[in-house]
Amino acid sequence: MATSDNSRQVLLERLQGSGLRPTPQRELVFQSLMAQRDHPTAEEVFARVKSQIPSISLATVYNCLETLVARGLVRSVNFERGPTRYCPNLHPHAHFHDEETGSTHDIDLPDGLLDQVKTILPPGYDASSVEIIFRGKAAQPAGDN
Amino acid sequence: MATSDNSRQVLLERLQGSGLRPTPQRELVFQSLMAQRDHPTAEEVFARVKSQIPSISLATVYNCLETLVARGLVRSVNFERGPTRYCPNLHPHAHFHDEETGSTHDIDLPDGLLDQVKTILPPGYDASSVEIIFRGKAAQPAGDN
DNA sequence: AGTGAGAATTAGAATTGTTCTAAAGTGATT
DNA sequence: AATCACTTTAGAACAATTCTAATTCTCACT
Ligand SMILES: [Mn+2]
Ligand SMILES: [Mn+2]
Ligand SMILES: [Zn+2]
Ligand SMILES: [Zn+2]
Repeated sequence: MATSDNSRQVLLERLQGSGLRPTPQRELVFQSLMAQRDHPTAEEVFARVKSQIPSISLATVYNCLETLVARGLVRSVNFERGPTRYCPNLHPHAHFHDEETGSTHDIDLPDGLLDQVKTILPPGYDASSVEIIFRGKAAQPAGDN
Repeated sequence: MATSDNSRQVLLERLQGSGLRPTPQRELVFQSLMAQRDHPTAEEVFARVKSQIPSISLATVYNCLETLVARGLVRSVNFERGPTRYCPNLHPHAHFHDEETGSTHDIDLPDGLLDQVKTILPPGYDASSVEIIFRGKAAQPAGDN
């Protein structure tokens, strides 16, 4: 199918373009995130990829995730002091943290909302990023996550 | 002056009202947050209050902060995986994290903005809180923080 | 004022998530 | 084949926070 091949290409290009190697570990970690987009923690990614590469180490998973985030292929999200979660959705979006289930949902942002929100900043404040986090109860799971 | 006496009263009332004791440690931790509203970490609060009560322990500072947050007298804020910071500003506000200085600034929210932002949630999502975090470079320090 | 039960504080151990270190592996380049 | 940079790996180290168990304090009740 197109999606996975396409994103694989993007991955390879981005890594090459930065002088980084497209190792099996990096590819697998990325694939895993793309395949199950439920904002897993590093430990969860580790558990998922072990079946494909049983020798992979947790340190490598952390290394790969860090690389993917640094190359802009993946976003990291934090809720309070919980473990960092990883998200392959590159569209501008907010996060909804369901306090009952612990699950995290992507919320698409209407065009222009981030700019509108930046509007509340007093003069002199230059925001390079805006993050919006909702907490509460989500209704029907309807899909993965 | 009115402010400190007033907030001290609020503190005492809230603690009493929950069957909690207004201990010197709790009062001091709260005072310290009110006096220097720069979003200190627990360690920073610890360092600040030690001069008044040299025997206070870090565990107690954590305990007091947790109590204050639980009673709604103080908010906790997190940036990525950094240490939790504490904020006595109870008005609805966003946070601006200055990436150069590491300082944190409160950004007042225009009335109705949070409700407006909640508007982007699909049906079935019920948000109990919305958090907005800016990251970037702030201009003039102009005051404390 | 004195007592006792529960609440709070304390120091230090334990826990969690993450990063660091040092050694071994990989693969292109000479 | 030797070299070199990059990567992976296991385990140690680390930072922030929470837990534990002992002690101290508070305060309602005598
Ligand atoms: Mn949660
Ligand atoms: Mn920072
Ligand atoms: Zn996401
Ligand atoms: Zn604040």
